[in-house]
Amino acid sequence: MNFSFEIGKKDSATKARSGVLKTPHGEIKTPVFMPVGTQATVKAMTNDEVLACGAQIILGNTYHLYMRPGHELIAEAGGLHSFMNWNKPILTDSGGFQVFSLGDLRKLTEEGAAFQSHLDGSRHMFTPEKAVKIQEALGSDIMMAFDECTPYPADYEYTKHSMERTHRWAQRCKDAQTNDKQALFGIVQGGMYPDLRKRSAQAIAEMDLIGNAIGGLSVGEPKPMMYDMLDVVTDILPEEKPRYLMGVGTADCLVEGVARGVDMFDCVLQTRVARNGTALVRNGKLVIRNAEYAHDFRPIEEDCDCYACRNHTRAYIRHLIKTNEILGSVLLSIHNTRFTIRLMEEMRGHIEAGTFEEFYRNFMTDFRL
RNA sequence: GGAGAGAUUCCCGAGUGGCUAAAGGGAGCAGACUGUAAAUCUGCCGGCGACGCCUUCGAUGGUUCGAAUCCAUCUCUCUCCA
Repeated sequence: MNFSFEIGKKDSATKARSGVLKTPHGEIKTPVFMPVGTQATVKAMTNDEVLACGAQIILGNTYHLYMRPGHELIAEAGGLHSFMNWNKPILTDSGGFQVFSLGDLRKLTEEGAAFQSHLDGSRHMFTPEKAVKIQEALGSDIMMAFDECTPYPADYEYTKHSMERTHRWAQRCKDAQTNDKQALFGIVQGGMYPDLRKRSAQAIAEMDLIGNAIGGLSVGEPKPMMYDMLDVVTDILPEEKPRYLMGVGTADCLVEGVARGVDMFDCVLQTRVARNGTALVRNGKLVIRNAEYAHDFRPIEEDCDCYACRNHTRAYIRHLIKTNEILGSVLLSIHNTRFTIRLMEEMRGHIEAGTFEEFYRNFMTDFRL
């Protein structure tokens, strides 16, 4: 048995739960935040720094690694773990999000998605089978099914057809899989339509995969709408399997997600916003780039245990960002990643201690973004 | 001492009679960012009681209906020759 998921504690007042997901490269305590390392690197951070932030698992991206350096090359290196020297679990996204974000550069058919490379315009075809093949070459612990991330807004008919195709594609991914050393997760779609979300959750659950993901959220819809969709979906997805909310995100969404029974999250926001000069903090964010921090010689957060907060001031980090020094991106990426992981650790602690609901109420009162 | 060239809004730098509060870049200020086409993108950037008015293109004085743009003088910079 290469994979197992054990629920530790369940919160009595919310749907929050703690757990342990076992993978070939180690155990993951949930709820967990997974830093995104699209191109075989969490941007602006060394593996040691990512580990020091408490990361248990990171992401890689099928589309980007297929384009460069190519999955064959990574296979030649002994797989993605070996290539980038990351010895903990890796989850690879399937390229489904690129179907969504590459816009005009792609054309969808039942067969798959025809892409033009964002790099040189060359034409490529992604199918469920190919997405699995590439991910098997990468050797990730968790592979994602190839889906279409339905845009928002989208009308009912489009969303329905898109969702049904995502289900067929998920089955094709399952059929294409050739080993049991990698877990395949299916992805629930269904846009912002509760009945479609419900159908999608049922369809994906029936496939009896190792884990279930929720996609197509945090794509521009109002947060209450996202929470409604989450409620619908987490009521249906099986309790005993890990649930992964893709692409989320902000501290409030993480807390709301955990309260609704989500176990795994990933998001680019932490590192992207860091490179753009913003620090994530308990009650929202600090735009460190702004003039108000020029003479602020306090750490980003007084009680944060990250390298940046233990060693440097807001004024110094602002200076680095303003002068376009790489270290500014590094320090803010470290802080934002550690901040988010620490939040997850804290939530896990409260779930285990039976104090999650109180934490949840207090957190939401303080938070502003 | 002689011969040239030039002084433009915080900086660099276009502009050589009206369409110019003045291109473009930088700096500055602010906003955005949620399975990364992102160390990116967007907005503001002379002043104001702003669909209008006022003050600006080294200084002063002219020419003109109208000048950053033409003329005169002055001040200061730079290059070359002695």
